[in-house]
Amino acid sequence: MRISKEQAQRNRMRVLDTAAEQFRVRGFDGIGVGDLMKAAGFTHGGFYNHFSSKDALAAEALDHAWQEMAAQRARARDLEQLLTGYLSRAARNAPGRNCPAAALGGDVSRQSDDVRTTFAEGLEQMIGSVAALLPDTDSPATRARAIDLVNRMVGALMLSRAVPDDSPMAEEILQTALQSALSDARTWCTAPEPHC
Amino acid sequence: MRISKEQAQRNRMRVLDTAAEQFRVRGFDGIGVGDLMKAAGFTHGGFYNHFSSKDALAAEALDHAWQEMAAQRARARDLEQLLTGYLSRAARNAPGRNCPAAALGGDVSRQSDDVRTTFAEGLEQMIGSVAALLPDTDSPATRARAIDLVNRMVGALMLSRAVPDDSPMAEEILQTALQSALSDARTWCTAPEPHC
DNA sequence: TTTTAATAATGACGATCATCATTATTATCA
DNA sequence: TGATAATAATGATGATCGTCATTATTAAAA
Repeated sequence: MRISKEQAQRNRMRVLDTAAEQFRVRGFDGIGVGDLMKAAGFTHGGFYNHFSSKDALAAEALDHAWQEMAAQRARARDLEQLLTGYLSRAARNAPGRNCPAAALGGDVSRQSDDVRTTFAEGLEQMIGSVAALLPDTDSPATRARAIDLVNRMVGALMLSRAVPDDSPMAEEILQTALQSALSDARTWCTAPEPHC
Repeated sequence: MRISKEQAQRNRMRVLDTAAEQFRVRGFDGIGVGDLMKAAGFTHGGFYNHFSSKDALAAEALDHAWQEMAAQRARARDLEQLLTGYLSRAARNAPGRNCPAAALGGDVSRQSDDVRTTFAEGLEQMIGSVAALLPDTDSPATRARAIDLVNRMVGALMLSRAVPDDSPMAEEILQTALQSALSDARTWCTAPEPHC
């Protein structure tokens, strides 16, 4: 059946939303096109009217997830708020709605160049967002600090998810990363500046 | 056909070695039992004489990989040597022979409790190895520093692999993480102590 | 109103997946 | 030497995978 152009666009967006969540929860190989379409409320066949392949969807869904994250980061008033949210138990237990790097970083290295390039662009934005919350935003030293912060955030969130749920380590990793990052941030921001 | 007990043990170990490498390179879902046995030099059928399921193999192979890493870490004389090797381009480009956390951390969170428990044990050992190279090894502050270092190492290695090969970011992430970790290590080790 | 074209559903394809029963082979033990 | 048991290979199972040709439907264009 044919539907309105607007409805088709909404449907496409619904598939994209579902994929962005499901890929983060189950991994790129963890869910197939059929189940994905079913989760979005469609049958499997219409998929190839919207996307040329599963890989093309992966790239688009990854970009979609990065954009969600960018909007989420933009809502943070300062670095402390950003870190506290990122390294929270709530974020750990909801991979489908949080950082694609922590959820899919390992998978991405085995995907197409298209997916990897999309990943790199989103990661670059994330580094920029963190740097923007540090003093002397555009200096090389600040960029290095931002990259280091991102490494710690992504590493901690991923490792906390890898160890068993409700294990002491899962909590310890998050708490330690948060305290250590906040402590460093305080060192870098000696004067009470905006955004710091 | 029946072979000697020693040969069977060697065959089992060969499957385990192959799996430990291939899982890290392709992910747990990236290679099937058939291809795994073929890569080890066998036909697919004999697999279930050695392992009760693919999941059981995943847990054993992960443990195997962690043991390789522990032996590798034990060869490092100090923290600088450990960090330089871990955050090297060579390590980035050989996931099959390096840290299982960076290669499989994301995958592990979607595996069985058995695999996740095995992962946590190896990670705990890694944290201990890093702490052992820091002054005041058994203090809570040192454990926190070791966890933070591990977060940074794993995060940087994984992210460097996720972005496209030979991209500036791939190198920048590794270099930044190494410099920042070495700089912190120097701060913590003011006096020339052993292991520091 | 009639025609054209776009959309989603249906159903099927070949491939691959994990798993296992069976068989042939032969080391090990009595 | 003869009997037992363990191992790897063979082949098949049902399920699921990504993909696509076809069809029915109907919005959009003429």
